[in-house]
Parts: sequence; C-alpha cells; structure tokens
Amino acid sequence: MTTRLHPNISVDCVIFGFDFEKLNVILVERVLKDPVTGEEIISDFTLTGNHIYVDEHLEDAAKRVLNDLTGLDHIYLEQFYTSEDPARLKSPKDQLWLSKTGKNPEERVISVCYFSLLNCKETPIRKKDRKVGWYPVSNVTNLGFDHSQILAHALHSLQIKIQNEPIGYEMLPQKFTLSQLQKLYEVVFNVEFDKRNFRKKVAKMKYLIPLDEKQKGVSHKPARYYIFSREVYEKTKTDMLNFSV
Amino acid sequence: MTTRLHPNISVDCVIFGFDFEKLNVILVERVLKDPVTGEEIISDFTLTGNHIYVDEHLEDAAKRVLNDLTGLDHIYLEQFYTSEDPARLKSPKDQLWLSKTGKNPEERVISVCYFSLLNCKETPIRKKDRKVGWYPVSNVTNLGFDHSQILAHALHSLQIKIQNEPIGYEMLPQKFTLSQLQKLYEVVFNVEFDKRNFRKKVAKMKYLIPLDEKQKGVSHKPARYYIFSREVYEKTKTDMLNFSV
DNA sequence: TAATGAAAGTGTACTTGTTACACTTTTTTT
DNA sequence: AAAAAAAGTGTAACAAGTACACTTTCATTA
Repeated sequence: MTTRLHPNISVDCVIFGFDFEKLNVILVERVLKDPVTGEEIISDFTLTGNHIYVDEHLEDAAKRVLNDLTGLDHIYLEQFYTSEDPARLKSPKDQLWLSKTGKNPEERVISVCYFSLLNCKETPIRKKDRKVGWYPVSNVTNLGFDHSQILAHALHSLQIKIQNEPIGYEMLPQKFTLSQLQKLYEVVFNVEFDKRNFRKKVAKMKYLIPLDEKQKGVSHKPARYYIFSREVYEKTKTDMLNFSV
Repeated sequence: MTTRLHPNISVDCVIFGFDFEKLNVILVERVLKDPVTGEEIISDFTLTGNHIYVDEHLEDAAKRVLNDLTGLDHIYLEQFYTSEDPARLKSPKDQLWLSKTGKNPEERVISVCYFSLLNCKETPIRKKDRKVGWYPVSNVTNLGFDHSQILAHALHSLQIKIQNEPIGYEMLPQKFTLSQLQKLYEVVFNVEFDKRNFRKKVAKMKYLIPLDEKQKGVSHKPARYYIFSREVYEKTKTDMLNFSV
C-alpha cells in the first residue's frame, strides 16, 4: 500500500447527528495563519473529507478520512452523490488551503460523498490536531469548497432515505423513546407532528419493539424505551409501491 | 482541450426506454475477434460508458459518451451512483477488452453513473461502428464489467425518483394517454393497477393536462391525450412529507 | 409531605384516501 | 351489420389521516 494521494479523487462525509433536540453535522475548522503576522488567513469550516490514496477503495477511504479527523469508527456510510465543483478551483481560500496541505490547486477533483446519521450523545468525537465538532445544521453557512451544496444534497438524500426505509435501521441509538423518535422525524423534515397521530402511525411499524425498560432520573413521567428489530423489518419490508406525488 | 483519457474515471449511462409495452435499456455489444481465426473472443453487452477526458466535466462526459455510442443528444441525465468494482479487474474478458481499447486493465476505475428514461419510439438510435440498441430489461443478464449491478441500482433509483416526483417531468413523450401512463408505472414497478383506481389517483395530479386531441387510426375507442405541465407541477410541489415506510 | 411542573400516555369523531369490482362507448376491421 | 378491442366511467366498504384535551407519573421545591 502506497501512501500517495490520488490527485483527482476525494471523499467527503456528511455525518448528521441527532441530540434529541436538533439536527447537527460534523464540521472541521480550516485555520491557516500567516507565519509572520500570526493573522488568520483562512478560518472557516468544511465537511470531513480528503483525497483518497491511489490504491484505496472509496468506502475504505471515506471511513479512514472520517476516522482520521474524528476518531469515529464502524460508522455506516451511505453513498449519495459525486460532486465535481469547477468553482472549487476559483476560491482563493480553497486554493491556498490545497497548496498548504500538499495538493495541487490546479487539479480537477471529483468527490464521492457519503452520509450517515448518528446519535450525538453516543458518539463522542476525538479531536486530534484539527478543531472538529457538531454544529447545528440550521446555523451552517458558507462552508469551504462546494460543501454547502453537498450538505444540502445530503439532507435531501437523508429525507428520501428516511421515508423509504425506517430511520435508525442502520443509524440510531440502541434504545429510544417515542418522543425522541418523533423529534427526530421533526428535525429531519423540519415540521411538527401531533403526538397521538404519530404514535398511531408508528404503532403499525411492527419492527419497533417496546421494552419493559423506562427512562430513569427524569423529572416527569418516565417514557418507555423501544428498539428497532432489524429481523422483523426484513420480514415486513415486501414492497412499498405507493407511487405518491 | 486534450484528448487524453483519464485512467481512473469513467462514466456509465443507464438509458431506460419505454415502448408502451415494457421497459428497455440501451446496451452496446462488445465483440472482439481473434485476428487469425476470426473466432469471437468476447461477445457480450455493456451499458453505454467510457473513460472521461482528463479535463472534461463528468456530466459533459456522460453526454458525450452517450452521443458517441448512440447519437442521442439533449438527454436529461440523473446521477445516481458511483461504482468502483474490484471484480472488474478480475474478469479476463474485461481485461482483454480494456487493453484492446487503449486502457490499462491494471488501473482501478471508478465510474460515475447516470440514468434517464425515454420514450423508445421518439428516440431513434444511430448506430455507428458498434452494435447498439434497446433490450428489454427483464431479459438482461450477465453484462460486462459490473454493469449488471449498476443496472439493478439504476432501476431502484428510477423507482425512488418516480414515487417522489412525477415521471415524465424531464423524461416522457410529449403527449400520452392515461393507459400508456398506467403501463409505464406498471413496468417500472412490475405490478398491475386497477384502471379506475389509477385514474382516480392521477385525477388529483393537476399538472396532468387533458388535451382536446385524441388518438387516431387505432381500431378501438381512441384515447384522449394528456401532457405534463411543468409550470403547474412547480406550483403544486410544496412538501410531500409522508414519511411512509 | 403536599403542591407544582414537566413530559408521557391515551380515544374519538370526522374527513379523506384506498380498494374491489362490471358495464357502456367508440372506433376499426371483417 | 357484427365483432373485436381498448377507453372510459361510479359506488360501496374499508383503511388511513386529521384535529383535538385530559390524566398519569415522576422529580423538584416550598
């Protein structure tokens, strides 16, 4: 295995995180200081991404890059888009960053993009050399490269995915309450649901299994925990061909 | 613009075609004959694809490759997947084909894939040097490279797309009858619908506009033609957040 | 220890959408 | 003029979606 980076191919990961309140995404800060004045020449954010190695598989690269930047491991990643941003070559910040990190700013780069959805609370991020963390999706503006468009695209893909297969299937906390599940749908679609109607709806999802366990230490009536049953889901999923619109 | 092919990046187009009876896909025959014996060393099919040029944009490349092979032009293409097939390197047929067409069979290739859906009848294919044509999707087996998987993936993406926005929006014949539209949904999802219920459903789609024009020369009651109104659709489409499953 | 605050949990009436189902109409062909 | 072929149309029963308010159960605090 060589460690030579491929000049034209990169991967980007859009890692969404749910904290039971809002939808977040992992961003990495790009900071570049003038060695003389100490002034910050670049200071903004990007998604977790980097070039792949010349002999590395795409998904392996995505997992490696994500792990390098965040310490996250064993994350389910879903490929959703491959971007090629001509504008990327035009931003002076991006050009400067590329040359300072050993890449050629003149090279065209295509980026194969993956997304995931995690529970923030259960996935602590290990920060190494670069500043990295969860940021509320609703506050994100002006990412480096073409990452703002990639993020928008990722959110749309997440919405499509969620309405075609049960969220959390690959991606959710071990156990959760129905209010938490409702909140998750609400933040992903940016709407509000009626509690009783929501529960009526999920009651039909036989792969949501109620546990005998309840919340503890909350200063209100403790909620029942549920888990997803992958097994039941696989049985259930037959066809869902409600060609809506 | 150089004409040097990028060794690691290709594009593939999955062009679906509806002929009012079944779903078809454009395939290209790969034939390679032994120069001495004349025996066919390779004889199978692939999707329309090729390597991109080093300084060519992905979507431009997809359109160029498609045009080169089929003569089709001004086709709406939707990117749906980027494949990287390690197995590709292992098929002797594929290796032979690559070396005979000026590529290096040792190089890893990632392929950015696009699909489209056309009306076969309105889109005649110009065959140039290679044998190319419409083939019923249900008969397709054993394509070259990893194209069988790409085709399966494309069909799934088409299904997802169709149930999230009206088919034909970018992709359908100018005018069509309701029976033709029903047949289209039936072949894409491989199911049958009840005629009256189907019509009740599409009656709600305000962007399907009935014309005063009818079929001619058919030996039965002539059907009314409809068109899609993109304008009405854009107004209608608000949000469709029926997080089914 | 009683009162308060906070979220969990529960049912019903109304409206809307989905399903199953069969005959008449309009055209061409023979 | 009759036959063949697909278009076009309505209704009743059932399922799903919507709007809406009170009781329960825990921790906290007075």
